[in-house]
Amino acid sequence: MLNYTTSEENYIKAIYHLQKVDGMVTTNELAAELQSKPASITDMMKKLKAKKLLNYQPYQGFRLTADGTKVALSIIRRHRLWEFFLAEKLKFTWDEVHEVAEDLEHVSNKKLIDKLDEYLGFPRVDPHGDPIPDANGKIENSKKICITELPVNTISTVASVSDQSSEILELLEHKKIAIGTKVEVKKKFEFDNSMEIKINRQPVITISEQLAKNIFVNYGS
Amino acid sequence: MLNYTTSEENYIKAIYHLQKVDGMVTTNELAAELQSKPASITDMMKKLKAKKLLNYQPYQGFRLTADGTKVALSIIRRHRLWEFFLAEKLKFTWDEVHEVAEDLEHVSNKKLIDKLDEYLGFPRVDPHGDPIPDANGKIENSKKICITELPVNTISTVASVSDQSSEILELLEHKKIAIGTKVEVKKKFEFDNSMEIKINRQPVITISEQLAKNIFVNYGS
DNA sequence: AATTAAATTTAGATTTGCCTAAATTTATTT
DNA sequence: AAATAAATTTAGGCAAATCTAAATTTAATT
Repeated sequence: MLNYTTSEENYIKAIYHLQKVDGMVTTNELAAELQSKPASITDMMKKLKAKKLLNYQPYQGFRLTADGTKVALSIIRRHRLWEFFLAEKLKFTWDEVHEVAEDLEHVSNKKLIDKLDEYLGFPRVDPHGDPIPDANGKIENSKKICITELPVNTISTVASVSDQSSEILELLEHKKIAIGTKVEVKKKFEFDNSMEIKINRQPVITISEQLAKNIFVNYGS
Repeated sequence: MLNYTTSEENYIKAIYHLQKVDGMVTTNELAAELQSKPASITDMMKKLKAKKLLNYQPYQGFRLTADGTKVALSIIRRHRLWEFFLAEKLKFTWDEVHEVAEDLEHVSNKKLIDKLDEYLGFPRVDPHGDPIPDANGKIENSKKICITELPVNTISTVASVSDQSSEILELLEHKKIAIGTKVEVKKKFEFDNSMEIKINRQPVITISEQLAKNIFVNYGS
């Protein structure tokens, strides 16, 4: 595996995440994700195409090649292992780890990462509940769905939260909702899409549509 | 403390190390140390002077200001803490840690480093025997001297080895010389500057001038 | 002290990664 | 289907960090 610049890695990672939703990624989408300008995206797409990391025809959007996906998974592996390390060993809270891991992930020494993995006991998910690719780039597909899709009276486990702002953290803490928390949807209201849920078998609480949209659960577990 | 680029940090660190020997650092010295060209050094010196990290008059050499020294010690702190982590927790050998730490040291998140320090139990020296600056930038002066300077019949402790190539490692391993090993100089030969030493009170062995020049000990401990 | 040699700086170029503004292509509407 | 709007690309520029080659300053030597 060749080495890539921090900038290249950030583009590759962003494309990987956008692809999972979209299939094909567009220039504007990526510019928004990376908080940069469309012209900068086009420049980098040419470069990554030349390195055979993505398929790209002008005006037609782009997606990672098999090679590009491998690189993306390697970056995500580093990111999530560092997140696990920060939370588990250094006692960072789960809302703090992402930012620090954004820097650590670009240290691309395979031996370092594989030894870190071993030291941590080969964890399978990071502190946000997202799966960690193994040394071969294999990643579990976690069958995560949004809590809004969950049928009523089904027990499930909170797997991740998509928006990691401190505002949402405050609300989640207040409602005692965290990764691994058991949730059961009791009622959905069509009027405002709010819902009543039970957390760890305690009395029902109400959550708004905005909050619900950011909570993901492992379906069937 | 402001943030500096990886390149700036590498210059600052190199100047710090050269200063300890020289006092004043020259353009050519620094170019050799960083394996770059004198013209590149001059460019960066102007930049670092503008940031008040060093004193520099054209053609007169340069040295770090108090601010520059603070920055250098912060980088060295990160480097040596990561080295300790790699050796102690991830089981890297002491000749492998330097290279990996060269990358990790540029992640400049103070909270990360202070929590890492705490996690490691506030170690005072890295795997090469070099002291680790504390969170305030304070560093023990280790009074290290080269084994060639050691008086005969004085017991001392190996503190560090300056050249970290695998060739020297092989030789040191063969002779059972490691950080923390007790050494006692028994005889010095003026002809070739070779010397006879005892390692951990075992029978005397002979080491060459070249090897001796690379072994440093804590004088008086 | 004048000359030569060595060290250092300046001038000008290159690459990477980003930007703005203008041009182009594709999509949407009337 | 023509006109308009939106998305994307191209053109040209800028800053950081590097380089080579030429000019300059300092040091060393005759």
